[in-house]
Amino acid sequence: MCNHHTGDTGHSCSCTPSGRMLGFIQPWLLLLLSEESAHGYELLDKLNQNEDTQGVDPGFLYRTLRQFEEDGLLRSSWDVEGRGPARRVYEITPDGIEYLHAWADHIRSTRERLGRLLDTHESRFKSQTTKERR
Amino acid sequence: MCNHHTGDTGHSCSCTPSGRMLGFIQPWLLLLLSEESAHGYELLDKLNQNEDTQGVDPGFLYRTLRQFEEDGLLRSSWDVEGRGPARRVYEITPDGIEYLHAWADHIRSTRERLGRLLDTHESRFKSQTTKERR
DNA sequence: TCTATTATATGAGTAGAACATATAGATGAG
DNA sequence: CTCATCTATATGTTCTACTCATATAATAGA
Repeated sequence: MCNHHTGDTGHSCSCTPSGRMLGFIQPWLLLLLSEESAHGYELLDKLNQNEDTQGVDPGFLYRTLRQFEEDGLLRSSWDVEGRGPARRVYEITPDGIEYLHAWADHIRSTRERLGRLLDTHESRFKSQTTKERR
Repeated sequence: MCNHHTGDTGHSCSCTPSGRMLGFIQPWLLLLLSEESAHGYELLDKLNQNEDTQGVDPGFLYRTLRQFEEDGLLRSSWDVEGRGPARRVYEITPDGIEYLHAWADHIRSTRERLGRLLDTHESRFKSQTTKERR
């Protein structure tokens, strides 16, 4: 268990060290790229502007993009214009769009399963306030 | 990416091989034990009766229970009565109850984050039917 | 007594993510 | 011009949660 919950130290739980759900960043990446093409650093910025997706490890991001390209979900090309070093610009493919929608379906069902867990929890402890339960 | 989504082979995604979300079983365990004390094998049965929690690996279950006990969330004693080998019966502690509620809070916020992702996805692709998007 | 069932437990391997660091071109300060 | 800094991409290593495989043992029944 992690210390999000009780303040204890050094345990393990369902959250990553950064408190984020596993596999949560990838669909956001595809979603951002479905809006407009972008390079890695740019995506890193955008993710950091969203509370839900802050603190992504750059190494993880770049590796994920390369993997997506290998899987045919993205295409890339070099942008040498503008300042600074060349940027690898990623563009989403039709397969990528399709995968994004399939991912959304999967996330929807995950969300429903979380709902069923929470409902069971709530009905188990109904008629008790948060204080009374403790 | 896994093949839940597109039928492709040998990729990776946010789901475990069994298609389950990481860290999803543990709160169910605490929830079941908050209803009544039980031993591992019994819990395994109960989890298998719930569509959302089927196919749990026994090794994982027993290790999780031991870890929870080490963390003070559960207490155990041997039940030598009845048939078959002795059963280690787990009982939830006050700390366990508290942890369960904290876990529920965390799951609620995870659920909300999934909702925000889905909302963004939906508003990006609104006015398009599933068929039109592909 | 041999096998099946119930029950708990552990060893080894895997995959995704985190952490740390490397590389390199462009830019600006002095 | 040269040194530091910023932008940008990339990779090596470690960590951890989970899976897969297997071990152990008591009891019950054929």
